[in-house]
Parts: sequence; C-alpha cells; structure tokens
Amino acid sequence: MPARTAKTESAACTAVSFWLVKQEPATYSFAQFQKEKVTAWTGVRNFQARNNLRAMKKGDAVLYYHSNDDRAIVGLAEVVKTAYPDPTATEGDWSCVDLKAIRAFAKPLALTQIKTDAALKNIVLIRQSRLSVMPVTPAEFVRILKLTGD
DNA sequence: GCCAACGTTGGC
DNA sequence: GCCAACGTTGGC
Repeated sequence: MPARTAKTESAACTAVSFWLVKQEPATYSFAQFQKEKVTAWTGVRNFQARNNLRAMKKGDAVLYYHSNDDRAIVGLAEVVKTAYPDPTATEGDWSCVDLKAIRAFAKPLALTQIKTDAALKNIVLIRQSRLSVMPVTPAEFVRILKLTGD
C-alpha cells in the first residue's frame, strides 16, 4: 500500500467533529457513565437530535451537559460506534450511538458562565435550549476546554 | 411551581 | 397547508 494512502486515511481520522449531549443527572449522571465506561445513547425521540446522532463519526468528541439540577458541562466523551437502530424504539425510525466516557472536567462549566462568555454567546445550547444532541463549533470546543481547566 | 420555547397532533 | 390545542423540556 502506498504511503500516501495511509497518510490520507490518518488525516481523515483526525478530522473530528464536536458535539454536546444533554442528560438529567438524576436519570444518568456522568459519574454513572464513567463507571460503565461505554453506553448506548438511546432514547432520543426528536428528529433534529436524531440527525445529529447520525452525523457523528467514530472518534468525535462529545461534551456532557447536566440539565436541571446541575446545569453545567461536566465531562468529555467520545463516539466509539456510529449510528445504528435504537433498540429501545418500538416504532419509528430512531438511532443511537455508543459513547465512551473520557474524563470529568476539573472545573465543570456552569450554564451561568456559558451565558456570560462572549466567545460562547452563539452556542446552540443557549439558542436551542430544548435540543438534547447538538453540534459544537471547534472554537466553542476549545473555549470550553479552556474554561474547564483542561 | 411557573412559564417560555418549541415540537406534535388533529381539525378544518 | 394552516393553526389552535396540547405535551414536554428545561431554566428560573
């Protein structure tokens, strides 16, 4: 195999996208996720969120947001398996992906901080507060990592 | 507990 | 195809 091919493939693999998933900590906290290490992200029943799940690639980075009680971005995960039929769906065309927990952030980033940060003013988390799976721009991702102490 | 945002459903 | 009614999510 020519070296050029391997190089191209490796470049494609490193071109990750960034996402954010939302979950109520009372339902499935990041701590629980870390204990299980890998989890199937099932139960999404919203077309926009589903389409985002389907756009995820293996190796993409996923921020983990706790809604309700915490209201903070608390950890980082990665996509380990791309979209496949959601086994918890009894009807309809729904998908899920497999996510692996990477680490909890040293300093969780509170929603209140996100709202006051100029670099994050257009983040989908704020613009579309009800969406549970959403894209994050590279600039936003870098900014969030900085604010979480990573 | 309230309310705003927004997605879905069903009548017309 | 429009729109009112209703249900859900999630911040406050």
